[in-house]
Amino acid sequence: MARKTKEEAEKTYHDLLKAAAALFSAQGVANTTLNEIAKTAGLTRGALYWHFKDKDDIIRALCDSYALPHYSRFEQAILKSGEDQPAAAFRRAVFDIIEAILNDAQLAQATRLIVHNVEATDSSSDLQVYLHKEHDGLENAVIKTFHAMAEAGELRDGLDPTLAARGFICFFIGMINEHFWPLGAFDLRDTGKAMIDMYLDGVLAK
Amino acid sequence: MARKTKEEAEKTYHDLLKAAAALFSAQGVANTTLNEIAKTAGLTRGALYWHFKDKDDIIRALCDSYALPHYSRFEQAILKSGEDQPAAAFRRAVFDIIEAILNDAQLAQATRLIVHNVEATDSSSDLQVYLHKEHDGLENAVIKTFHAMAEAGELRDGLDPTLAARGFICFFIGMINEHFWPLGAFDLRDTGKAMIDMYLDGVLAK
DNA sequence: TTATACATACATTCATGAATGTATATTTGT
DNA sequence: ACAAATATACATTCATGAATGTATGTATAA
Repeated sequence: MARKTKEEAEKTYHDLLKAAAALFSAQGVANTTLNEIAKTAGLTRGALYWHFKDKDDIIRALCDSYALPHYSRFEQAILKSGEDQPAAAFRRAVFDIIEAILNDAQLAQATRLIVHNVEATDSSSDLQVYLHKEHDGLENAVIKTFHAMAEAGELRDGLDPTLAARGFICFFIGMINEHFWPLGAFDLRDTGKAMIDMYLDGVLAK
Repeated sequence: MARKTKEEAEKTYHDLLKAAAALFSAQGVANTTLNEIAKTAGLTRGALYWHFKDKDDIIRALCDSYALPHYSRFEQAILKSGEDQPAAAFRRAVFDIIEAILNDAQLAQATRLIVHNVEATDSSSDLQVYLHKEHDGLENAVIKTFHAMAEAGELRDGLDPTLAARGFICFFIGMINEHFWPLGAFDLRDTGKAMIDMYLDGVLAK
């Protein structure tokens, strides 16, 4: 087939991503073939191999396009949170990203992929290295924020800010895990936010 | 080949499980073939198809053999925890299962499989139904225990026991998630236990 | 004219599931 | 107690069907 304009090519790129995200989310990565993805997007595998190296590369691109922008915004939000009341800003940022996950289907698909559809193996792949880098960035931002809370006297006395921060991450990842597990009935909007409040109530000073 | 005695057959069954667990854990479920499993166990696919229906059936059997006994023991431990101080008994039981995960390679492999190698899909498989049932059992036991804590006056005032229980589960699942993620350096023994203490300190009465 | 953006065709490599073979453990009848 | 019958525990073979990656074709934008 014929060459397309740059804009058309970018459209096919995003069409492929969209199809891949929907299929991965619905039937899993392992059960989705490249041909299926291409056909769903109204294209052939030729287009896929033009734009992506392989399946893992599609997943990485999906995270880049669908998840990274939101998580970067979250990171910026908590880092630049006013030094006066970092805890309040942090809580708001967390609620915001929860709302984003609930409202943006693409962010939801990418997030679900990361926690439930990327296999953990001993020999780490490029994709795992990529995900690990993003994870580390977020973790460091959260740790910084909790240290800011401690300096503002907002943390409970005697509590290690780093531990509280990493604990929050475990807590949050666990919630996301439960939210996206099929057959599960975890209400991320209400129960999730109540849990966030509970956690922060526990670690914040009275 | 010839027919084996019941004991020999059971040995091959467990040899197959052992090989499968090691391979799944090392290279992921999707990247492991039935032939590989059989060969690693010194057998052929014929043996696999005799003992198991398919790959998912192997995973289910793995959970049955390697994980379920430990989690059932945990469940029993927190349910029969002395009604006087359920919180202390709960903390002990949680530390015990953490130690079990750290010391028993097979429990670790099965647990890692559940959180990191079983794909979540919309159309739920038999395996997912199985896992969901186990999850529910554990969740209910934890909820019961937190209600016992509340009745014993051990929970913070005004805290919903169910919320605290489900929050704990999220927290724990998140920790396990981090622990088994490759490239991650989460110390389940020290950091993990410190986090458990932190969470319980947050939700328990002063 | 050349690089681009795909489609098409092909070669190869498995992976699965089932069918079949077979030797032996177990059970059953006598 | 012993032989026949049968179920068991696999190995082997085969048929089929993908799925992947690559090579090549091709029309068009630049």
